Amino acid sequence: MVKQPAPDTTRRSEKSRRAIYDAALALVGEVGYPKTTIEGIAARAGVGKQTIYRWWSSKAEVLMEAFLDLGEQSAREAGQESYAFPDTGDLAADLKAVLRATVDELRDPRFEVPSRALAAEGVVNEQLGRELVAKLLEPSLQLYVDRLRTAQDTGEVRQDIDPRIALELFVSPLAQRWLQHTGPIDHTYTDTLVDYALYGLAPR
Amino acid sequence: MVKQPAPDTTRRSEKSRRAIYDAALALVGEVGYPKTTIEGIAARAGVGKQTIYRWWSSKAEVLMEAFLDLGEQSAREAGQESYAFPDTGDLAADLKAVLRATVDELRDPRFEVPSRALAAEGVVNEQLGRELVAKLLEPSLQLYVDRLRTAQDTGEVRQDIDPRIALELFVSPLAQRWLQHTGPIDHTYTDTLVDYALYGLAPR
Amino acid sequence: MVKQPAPDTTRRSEKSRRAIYDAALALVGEVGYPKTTIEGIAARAGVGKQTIYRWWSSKAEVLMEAFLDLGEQSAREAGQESYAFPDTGDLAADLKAVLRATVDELRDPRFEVPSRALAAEGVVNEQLGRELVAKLLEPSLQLYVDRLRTAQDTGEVRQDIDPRIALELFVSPLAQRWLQHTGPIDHTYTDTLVDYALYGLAPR
Amino acid sequence: MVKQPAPDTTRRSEKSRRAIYDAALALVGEVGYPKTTIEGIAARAGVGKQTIYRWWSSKAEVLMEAFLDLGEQSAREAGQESYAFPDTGDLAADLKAVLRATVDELRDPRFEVPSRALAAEGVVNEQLGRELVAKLLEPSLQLYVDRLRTAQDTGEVRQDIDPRIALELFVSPLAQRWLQHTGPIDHTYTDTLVDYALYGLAPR
DNA sequence: TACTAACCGAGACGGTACGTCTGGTCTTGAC
DNA sequence: GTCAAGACCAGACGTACCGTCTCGGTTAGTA
Repeated sequence: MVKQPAPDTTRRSEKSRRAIYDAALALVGEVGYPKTTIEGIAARAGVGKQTIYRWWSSKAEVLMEAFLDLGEQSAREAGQESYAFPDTGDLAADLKAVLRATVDELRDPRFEVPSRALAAEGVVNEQLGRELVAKLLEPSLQLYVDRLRTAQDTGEVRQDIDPRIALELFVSPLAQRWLQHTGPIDHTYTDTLVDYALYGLAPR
Repeated sequence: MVKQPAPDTTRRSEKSRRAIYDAALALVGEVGYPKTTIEGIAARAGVGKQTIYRWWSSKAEVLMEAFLDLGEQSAREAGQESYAFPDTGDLAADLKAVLRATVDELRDPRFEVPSRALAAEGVVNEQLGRELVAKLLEPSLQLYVDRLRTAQDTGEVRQDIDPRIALELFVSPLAQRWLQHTGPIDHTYTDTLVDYALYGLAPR
Repeated sequence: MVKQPAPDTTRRSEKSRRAIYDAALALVGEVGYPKTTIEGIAARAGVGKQTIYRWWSSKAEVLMEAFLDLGEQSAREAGQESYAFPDTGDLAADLKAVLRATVDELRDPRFEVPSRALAAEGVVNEQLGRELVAKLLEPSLQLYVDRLRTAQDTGEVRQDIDPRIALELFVSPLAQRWLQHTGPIDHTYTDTLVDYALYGLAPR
Repeated sequence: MVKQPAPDTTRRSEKSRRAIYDAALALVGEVGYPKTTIEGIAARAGVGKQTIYRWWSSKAEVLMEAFLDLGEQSAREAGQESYAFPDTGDLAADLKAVLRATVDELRDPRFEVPSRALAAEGVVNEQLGRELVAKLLEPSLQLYVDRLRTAQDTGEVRQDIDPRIALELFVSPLAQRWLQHTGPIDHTYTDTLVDYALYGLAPR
């Protein structure tokens, strides 16, 4: 392992950074993750390979930052209300609405290829996986936690439930079906998940 | 893409096949999936590269078959009772027992590296993913389905529940935590999942 | 080195032998010597590879036999007078006539590719080279020796001349030009060679 | 065939070039031409294969340049007088001396293996053959032409003789014997050739 | 007429080298 | 010092052949 001399961030070329993000996302979308190469990104971005190696340590890292940047950009464009979780007073309805939106997003081909690529890398590369979870997944899940806490206050959810675990009852099935192709994902499916989770499998 | 003229299966060398499986699993365990190469497998197995390319079309496919074979072998050694799902009459206890065993298996380093490698490949390669699911995952899930059906007969589970979806309430959270490193997995965690799923989040 | 058990020549398949000769010559003509492979010959001849390895030890040997066979065939077709060297009583005229015929033959594309291939192999592989010389070249040169001996008898050539060396004065220049592309070969050139060789470079 | 984008000659590594030449000549000398491989040269030279493919298009081309370079080096070391052709006023003696030296050189094993390999390649590959002739053979032959011209001036050789053809009478026989193993080469043989060529076969 | 031993077509096998592609490092010259 | 450019060492890719081997199926000559 060679000690790199810690490049000077202040002199970094913003234009190159943007071009690299764009090239990385475009290539992953066009030819898929495995055929996306550092060389290819550099060439498409009109950038020297060293400029990539100077600032990132792997293809996955480049793509992750590019993807995070894409998310921030969309967020900035859409304004701040996009992060708000609905609270109509009807927990089941709110959860179903959010999950339906998630289903739609998971099917958007613009996000699908890079998302899958990153998720796959995260399965095998624990460090990158944890970074992904921390920066991309956990912030979204926190919104569920908050909504479930509110529901506990209003008595819609039992007090002794741990919301961080509870949310997995409907989020994880959807995640697994998408990740592992274990089944189709659609709105009725997520609606069912919410119902099962809220009211349990056992007779009441 | 060149059409290969379909090699003659009857003349296939069983010894080579075994050696390739062993080498593939050993290498994935030792150096990890990305650093496992076809050349490396061939060299370690004492086999020509062409013998691998003749019968498999990718590293992932080799590893999948090797892994499946490993499973079949273990199954053959363990006898048939290993596939039996416990049915003590107490559904919650049975599910908790099986999930605890699954937790232990997921943590077994012998299985972890190849499993993660295959899962990661399956995320990105739909065809291989579906094959994995069909051959490795679905057979296990079917046992949950059967046990849940029995529980429906005894009245422990409501009649209108779809068991294939129901099982995801406790299986998928575990799967996601393992796959994506979204949280720790242990016996109390899976116990909690079963309780939440069976009795719901809402007050009874 | 493994001792092969000396295959039984009496049971050899004449049909295969012919097919191999034909395939070898055809392939050398079509794709050139380096791209002609044993596999290719076997496939084109509709013959197992082992049938070639059983009877020959190298690609060069196959081609040499095929070429020799081709020569014998032509000879058999042409009748026996083809080997006769002209003797009109005028040595210079006779030599010029034969060399002109040789020029024409060297330019015949049907013979050129395999001849060059064999000659090249013979340059580097002394054993094969000597075999080629003994079977293909020396018999032709012997005819020059005979004609020169006759000329010594008639007084056209000095008695103290060694005919085997003398013939090289006009044969070798032609051979070298053809082999090494050191110059053009045509009838006036060989005529000149004969004149120079017979009457010398020094003033008479 | 892919068009490569013409590598930048100014940035070429001189050290690698030298190492490749050395490795190529060493390997050809040690294991022979056919067993010399590009991979082997690269490994021995401590160079990536691509560095060879970037600058040369075939094994033969590498070896030819290496051989030419070797010749230039020897020439540079030996100084310029090595190229001088003797002119004692006695043409026969001068020719005999030079041919005797040539015989010795042809027998020097250091030169023999690569020379034969290149000559063989040149027989079959016309382009390379012509390059070899132009760069290696023709410059030497030109010295004979010059000496013969001088001899024409002094009356030792007839005016109507073409020196370029005349020299072949003694050079080509030697070349053919060496190339094709058609006979032994030694000093008496070349002496004889000079005598025959100068004074002719016919009685004077 | 059956037996048997060799040849035969076919092609899988363990290998080696091919020529290409990419990874990650290093160097050069422009800015 | 960063940047675009790209040569460099390294080594895996997937392909093509090598020469050996094993498999059934002819096809003799012997019993």
